[in-house]
Amino acid sequence: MREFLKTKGFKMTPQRELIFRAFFEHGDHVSVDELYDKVRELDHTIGYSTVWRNLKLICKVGLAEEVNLGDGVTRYDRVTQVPHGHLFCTNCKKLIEFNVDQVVGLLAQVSRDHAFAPDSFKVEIHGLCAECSAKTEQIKNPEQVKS
Amino acid sequence: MREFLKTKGFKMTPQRELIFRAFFEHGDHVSVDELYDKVRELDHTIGYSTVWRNLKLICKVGLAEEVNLGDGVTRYDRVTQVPHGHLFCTNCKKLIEFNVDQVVGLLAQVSRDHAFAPDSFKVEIHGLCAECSAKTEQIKNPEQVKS
DNA sequence: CGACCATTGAAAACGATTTTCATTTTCAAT
DNA sequence: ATTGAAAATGAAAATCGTTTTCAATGGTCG
Repeated sequence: MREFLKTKGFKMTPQRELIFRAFFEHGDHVSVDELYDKVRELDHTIGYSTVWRNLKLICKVGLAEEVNLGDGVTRYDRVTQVPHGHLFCTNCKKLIEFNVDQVVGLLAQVSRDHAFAPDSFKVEIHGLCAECSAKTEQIKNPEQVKS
Repeated sequence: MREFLKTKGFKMTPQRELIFRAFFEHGDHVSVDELYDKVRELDHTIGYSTVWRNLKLICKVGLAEEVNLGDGVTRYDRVTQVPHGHLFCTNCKKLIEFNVDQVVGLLAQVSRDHAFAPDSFKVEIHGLCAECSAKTEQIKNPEQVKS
């Protein structure tokens, strides 16, 4: 990792090491706040902006991607070999990944059709997960509404 | 429209009328700021929050949807009979729509597989449009980099 | 008319993101 | 080892889009 960054003109520091490690171990779909908390447990002197900058750096070197689900917080998603879509529960904010192999084929063709140079595909399904779907039914039931 | 809103418990006002009209005429993919400017040309006394609230209202009654492309501004997209995806140029912010008929079939199945109650599907391709793609090539060319 | 409640506009609050700045640290070349 | 340039850090402040507050206004319905 140290060498990988060096070739791109970045330096390694203890803070960076910690943040990178925390991200890749605990990583998927963390927000800055979440990773900040995680990192703070290991070193309570690390600043928020350092975590933020390093998350951005991880994106810049292509190891993560920002995910924007419309709830006001940016999450950071590891870039893996397997592209995937997200099922996002707008109620409990749960995030479930799903395979998009078939979809990317279609999207690649769309890109070609528009002479568009794609950087990333985003495929999301927003709605209610099984659990929240059940709960919401209850809430809709007049008997359950708090008064 | 007046009646449609009334059935949902909302009132019609001159401001609302103007904002709705502006949105549906000039509507697609506007941000609050853009619609605010547009509306201000017609009535410079309308407040920003009124525009914002009415865009939210249009969403609430199901006539529009928020679109979040990760550049920090929420755009509002008319809900039409034809679902569509977005090609988003991260350089010039241009937005091109494309047909997603084939994709929605796949996503509906994914939802079923996860007992997920989908509210909306988001299909986006981020990258560079044909024009920006060409320009970026020039920038990458050392001859063109400003010094 | 009169009561009620949604709506409005201005301003303030909010909250996540991003920048600033002084200081410290890394790293490559001595 | 030493050093100098460039990068990184932490705290605080700035930014900026979004959202709320509040007093005043205005639409709807009995």
